Amino acid sequence: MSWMKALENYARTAPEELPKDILLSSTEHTVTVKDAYPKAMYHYLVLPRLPSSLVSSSSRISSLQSLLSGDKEDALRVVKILGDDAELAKSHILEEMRKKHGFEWDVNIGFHAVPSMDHLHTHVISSDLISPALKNKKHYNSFHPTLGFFLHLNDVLEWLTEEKLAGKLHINSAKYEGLLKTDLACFKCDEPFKQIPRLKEHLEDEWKKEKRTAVKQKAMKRVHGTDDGEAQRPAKKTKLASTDETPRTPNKLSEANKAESLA
DNA sequence: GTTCTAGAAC
DNA sequence: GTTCTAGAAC
Repeated sequence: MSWMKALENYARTAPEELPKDILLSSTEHTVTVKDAYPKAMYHYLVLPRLPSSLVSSSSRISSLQSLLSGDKEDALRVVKILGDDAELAKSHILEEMRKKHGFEWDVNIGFHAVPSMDHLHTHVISSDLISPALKNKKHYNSFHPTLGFFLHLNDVLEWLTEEKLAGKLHINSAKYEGLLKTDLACFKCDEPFKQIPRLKEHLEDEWKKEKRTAVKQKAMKRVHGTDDGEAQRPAKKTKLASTDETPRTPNKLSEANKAESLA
């Protein structure tokens, strides 16, 4: 099965040899490429390059599970480096969003709990989940930001930094794979859907709605010098959605997984 | 991971 | 009759 090795090939190729249209950037330790079948408007992968001086054995970075089962300091170093470059890719995406669409929306950074392809890779993916390559339930659920299959990089960092977790961090594959069969529901409004095509229509509507709101707020800011004309009066408590990153509700399965690891 | 397609769902 | 899903791929 050669497709499983596709990412490993990227990781082993000198970045300057990679096609220009797929390479975003590279460093001593990482390479950032466009996902060949993007599941959102913007979708990149950050890979640790091979051979790697970050870990004693290359097999350590064949997967997240493998990384987590090894030395925690090694794992922490690798995840931090991937995270730094993922943040750079995210900044690039946000800039493209501003240029092309006149507003920014969320970009998620994380790992699939049970990946289909070999070699550790971090997804940097815009939260719209609008793309022709998103074709089935597995595709959608694997990037659903709160379902639990998508492991946010910051959560993985937390697992690794909690010193109590000196023991093992195990990913229960069967449990995570079960999540992929979850009934379809919009990650924004929770509305259920029976079919992928209907959900895809809905996601487009959600994105257009988000765009309208963002553009309207920008116009407000131009006129009033604030996000909202009313927000200037401190007496009136307006409940505005923060433009900053709102803390995500910790997903239950990640928490459950952590609890198991602690036990 | 994708492509293809039989047969289920509509 | 057409759309859609889900399992096989040597």
